[in-house]
Amino acid sequence: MTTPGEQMQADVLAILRRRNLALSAYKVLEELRDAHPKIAPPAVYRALSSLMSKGQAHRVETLKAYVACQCKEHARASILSICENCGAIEEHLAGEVLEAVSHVVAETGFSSQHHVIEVHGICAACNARMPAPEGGGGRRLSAIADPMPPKLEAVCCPLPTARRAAWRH
Amino acid sequence: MTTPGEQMQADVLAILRRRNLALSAYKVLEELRDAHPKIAPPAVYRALSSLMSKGQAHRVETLKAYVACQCKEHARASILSICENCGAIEEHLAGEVLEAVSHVVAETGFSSQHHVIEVHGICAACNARMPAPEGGGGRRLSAIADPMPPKLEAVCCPLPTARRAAWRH
DNA sequence: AGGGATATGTTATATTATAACATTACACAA
DNA sequence: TTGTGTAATGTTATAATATAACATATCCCT
Ligand SMILES: [Zn+2]
Ligand SMILES: [Zn+2]
Ligand SMILES: [Zn+2]
Ligand SMILES: [Zn+2]
Repeated sequence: MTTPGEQMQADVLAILRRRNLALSAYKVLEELRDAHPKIAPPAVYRALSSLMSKGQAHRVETLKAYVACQCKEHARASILSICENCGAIEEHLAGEVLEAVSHVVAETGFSSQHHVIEVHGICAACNARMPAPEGGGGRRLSAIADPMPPKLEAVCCPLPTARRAAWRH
Repeated sequence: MTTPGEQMQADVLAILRRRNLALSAYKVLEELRDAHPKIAPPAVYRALSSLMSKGQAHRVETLKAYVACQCKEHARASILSICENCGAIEEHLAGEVLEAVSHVVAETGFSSQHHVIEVHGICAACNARMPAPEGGGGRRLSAIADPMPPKLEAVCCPLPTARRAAWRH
């Protein structure tokens, strides 16, 4: 027997698993309308929350979006890589990196409970599809002209709409 | 001579620097009303955006909030530690951790551009103030009874209001 | 001064998330 | 079986976060 809530979680998880992209809660909600015509935001957030507490889904903090867990069994925290070009998300075992991070913050007496590690860049498929322009570190967002090229970290998240890759809603 | 925009950025930075907490954009906006009575959200977000692109402020992704940079000179990415008890933020040089993370994701051909590393836990001051109950890894949120104790990662961010520390708005 | 680019101001709205309360389902005792 | 308390789910409304779109001002260069 499955409670309605379990059904909802299963449906949400199925939707997340159909892609390796992260979906916003409201995108999930849209897709849920097929199976649950009268669904409202709290139901989605509750399902996501349950899935996350079971380690079956993760929130991608830098995208305000959610993704299915890709690990066989999600033991502790993992590293999420986010392709700036196609939006693909990959989950990597954090392993020793976790200890390294904890060690750094422990130098000021901080005790770690929960790690969030996300990396933006270019995925293997996109790297293969179009060669890096030069300089080696992966390519820029696209062929869009760059009148005043972004510097440092500004490359990433708060990117003006016009030069934002299409997969960002 | 300072343009109005530069003044705004300076004011925002001053506000962020008054605390070692992260402030939401709208909290910043409130405090800006003293100096800029007619300010609107876009001005705040523009100022924050400029500050961030110069590395003088950072967004704390897991808190949807902003904090002044604490580094002498913010070279690349850093590790932010967030105290679950008092909300204090500390910035740590990522150093070799950055390479470690890049190395992990590089195993699938991913090339890194921008790292986000945040750690939730308990800061030195809070650890000192009240002894860990047992188990060693830093203490729980407070003396609130725990009818069905949270497990795994669920300890952190999506914490129900009632048992959320006061510094979370 | 004119004209184009950039920065700033203003209004409105989009997007994300949760509070608050109503209702239902279920366990267990009376 | 019928009440009674508890937890899960549904529903409504609203809070909190962020950006679009366009108007106006400022600056730089000729
Ligand atoms: Zn996982
Ligand atoms: Zn890609
Ligand atoms: Zn910094
Ligand atoms: Zn603390």
